[in-house]
Amino acid sequence: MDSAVARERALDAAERLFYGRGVRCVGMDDVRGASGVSLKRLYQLFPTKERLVEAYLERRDERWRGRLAEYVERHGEPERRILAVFDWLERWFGEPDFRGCAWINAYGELGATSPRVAAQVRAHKEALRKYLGTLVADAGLPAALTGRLLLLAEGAMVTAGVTRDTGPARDAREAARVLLRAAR
Amino acid sequence: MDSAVARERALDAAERLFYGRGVRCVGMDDVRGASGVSLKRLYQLFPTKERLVEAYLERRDERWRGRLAEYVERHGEPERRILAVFDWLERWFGEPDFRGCAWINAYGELGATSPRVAAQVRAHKEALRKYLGTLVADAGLPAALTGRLLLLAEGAMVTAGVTRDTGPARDAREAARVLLRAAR
DNA sequence: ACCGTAGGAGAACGCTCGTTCTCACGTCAA
DNA sequence: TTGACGTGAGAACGAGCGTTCTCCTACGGT
Repeated sequence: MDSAVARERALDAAERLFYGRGVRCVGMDDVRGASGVSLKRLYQLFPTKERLVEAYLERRDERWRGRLAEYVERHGEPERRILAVFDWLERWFGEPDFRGCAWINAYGELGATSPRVAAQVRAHKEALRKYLGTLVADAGLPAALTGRLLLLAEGAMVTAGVTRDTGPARDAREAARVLLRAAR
Repeated sequence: MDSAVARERALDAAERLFYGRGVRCVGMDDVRGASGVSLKRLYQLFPTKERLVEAYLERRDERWRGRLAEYVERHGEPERRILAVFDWLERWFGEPDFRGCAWINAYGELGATSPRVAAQVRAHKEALRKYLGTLVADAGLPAALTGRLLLLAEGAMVTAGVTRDTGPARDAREAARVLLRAAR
């Protein structure tokens, strides 16, 4: 098996297991079993479990933000694009394997012990904030709106993750709409 | 040492350690060392570590919501009381040992493996929602506001926890003020 | 055909940690 | 005084798991 293929399969399995069950209760042997990549290969590709976790978060970060941006860019009107963020969240929350925000979960699990994971979480959230900031700026709205929209998105992710309900996304969208109107 | 005293000391140490470092990376022996309560006593009071975790979350829930309500009740005017929730959050975020929301953290760490902890988190969040609901109702505001305010509070807790900054509380307060005004 | 190398399966090692056990000590009732 | 009992200190047990090692097989170059 090609090294690149093995890497992808390992990351696929790691993502499914880490996100679905939590990082600490998934062993390297579970990743091996789910990926079909032998332990020897796994440790060649990722020298420690922590590196595998970092690679999992990094790849998921790229994909997650890529999918969000791709969905948002389908909409032309600037304010509509801001609301599209919450539409996308609602779709995400409705996916059968949705289990909350991977980074918030990872922060709860590893933030206190792994500075690298904590830094990745901060970077991910900062990137999301920056992205929202560009949407707000493109709509000609005051920058102060950015942080408030971020709070709505974070709150929706947490609440949907705990309740397993898509409703928080609609609540957040409505709140965002009010904030947009008031800022206009 | 009295049994009740030992229980309180054990819970004090457990709360400090579990909240500060995470549940899984704190061993029962750490709790023993920090509390001065012997392992034998600990296991008499809490038959398993999971029970200790549950007791920690339960006691913290009572105290947390009690302190919030106590602060809010100092304010007479109904809409002012809603905003006081966010003032209280800001104070909390500024405490030196603040490390995010204990229940969100616990959910990220244990939600996937411990149904009882997951249920406690849901119950805590539901209680917070209910409390906000009473504040909204007392202010004669539409019930739909409740969920949106909850999202702001949750988002503020997550963001403040990750960034270790009190700013999200002010952002949330300002957003809440706009939502209140628009709903009036 | 032969050898060196890579890879897979899975055993093994070492550590952590939840939980229980041992043993010695102090206490209190009879 | 004595013996049953509760308690503390800490060893011990057993499971889980990150990581490494062993051994065997397959294959590619000469």
